[in-house]
Amino acid sequence: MGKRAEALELAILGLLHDAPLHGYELRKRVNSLLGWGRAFSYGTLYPTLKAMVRQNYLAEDEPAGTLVTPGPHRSGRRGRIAYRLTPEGKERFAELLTHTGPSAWEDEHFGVHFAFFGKADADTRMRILIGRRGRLQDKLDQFRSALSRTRERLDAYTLELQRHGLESVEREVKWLDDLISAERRSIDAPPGAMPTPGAGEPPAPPTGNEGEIGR
Amino acid sequence: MGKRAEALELAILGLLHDAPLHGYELRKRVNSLLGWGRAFSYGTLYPTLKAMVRQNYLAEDEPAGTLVTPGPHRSGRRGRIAYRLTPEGKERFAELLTHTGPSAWEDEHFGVHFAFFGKADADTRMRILIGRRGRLQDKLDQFRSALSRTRERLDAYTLELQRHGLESVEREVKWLDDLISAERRSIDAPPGAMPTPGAGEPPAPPTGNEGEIGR
DNA sequence: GCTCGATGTATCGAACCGATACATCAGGAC
DNA sequence: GTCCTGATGTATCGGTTCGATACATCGAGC
Repeated sequence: MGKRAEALELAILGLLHDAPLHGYELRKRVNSLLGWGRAFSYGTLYPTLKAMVRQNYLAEDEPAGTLVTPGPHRSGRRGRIAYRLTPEGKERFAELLTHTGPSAWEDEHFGVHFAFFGKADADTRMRILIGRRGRLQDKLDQFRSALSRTRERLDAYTLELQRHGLESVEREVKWLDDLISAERRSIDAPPGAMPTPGAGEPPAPPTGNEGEIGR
Repeated sequence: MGKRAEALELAILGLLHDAPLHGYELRKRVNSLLGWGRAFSYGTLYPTLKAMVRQNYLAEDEPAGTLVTPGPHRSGRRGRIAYRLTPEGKERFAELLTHTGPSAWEDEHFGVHFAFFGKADADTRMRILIGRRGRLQDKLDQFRSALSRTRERLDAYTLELQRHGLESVEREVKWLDDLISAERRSIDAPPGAMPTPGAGEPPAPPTGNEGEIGR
């Protein structure tokens, strides 16, 4: 099925979990849900949607509400199609959500899984966070050994690029560590309490625009 | 030609600029040169190399030094092929290096351009850095408006993901700002001085190979 | 009532990836 | 010695994914 499409499938199921959406809106949300570097194109989205309908995970609703008028048009407008999760789709979502394994913490997949952590159980969350941390640690080791092997042969700009890349991964690890501690804390704490993933900061005071940027 | 292949072409030309390499080594260097998320596969590298040979940017050397023995093997081992830049290749490299424009500061391209800044002139460097900064600023605005539009509808994890993504881009912008100031300083300073891209750190102590490319 | 940009579904050729095949060679195990 | 394994090395193929485009409606503004 392709690794990327797998991530897309989870994203679609998750986004349709609470309310039906049509393709255009779905794409916007999938691509903005996470600051994803790579955006999915329609050429990927629509075939995937069709495949999921075929597998009975989704159903199509064509709301005649907005003046369908299937007139003598050659093609084009077919009326917006709202996709809705079937019971099988919900099962599939739960399955993908809970399924941990290398695929869950690869670069392409981790973001989607994390976005739907709210619907996963604490155990799954922890396994994926730990797995992701290990993955980043590998990357870090790789980076460092490459740096120490070739440090003398690099010019200032290449070196700076390496340094910056390494720093980014290090920050990512730190972020994960904070998330993991927060999860652990919430396990000890009374159940139902939010884990306050706020990266180790004090429980977010309601400033009204947490993390907002003053433009 | 495809956007990704364009970045690969520049990377190949840059890496072969100082010394010939064979495919396997080339791939390793391209993929580690920058902590690139996405690695190029052989399925991309070899066809690209062949195309570049066809365009006369590269020439193949099959060093008989390592026991070629073109015996009755059906296929497989053909002896390692070292690729070397032709004069046209060097021209092409200079052309791609100097060419500024949207393509130079997209996510996929910026890293490669930056890695070879040491071989570009100060003017080109500055244009690309500024262009990249604008690109990131767009991303930032997009991020922020998405956040403010949907803040109330997001659960804690999705929100945290957004916050973290935003923060990463902000740090990227800060990095660029530091690089840009360093460039400006080096323009005012005596020519030939290195711009010390060390992100605001004290001027890099002379490592003995200032601006030189190893090897 | 006109254009223009956003919304919307859909497809196609080209680009690209991932896995694999095939082959040599160094090193250690035995 | 020789067998095995993992690193080095070139190359291709099937299938996935992208980027561009076609086509169509609708609201806003002039």
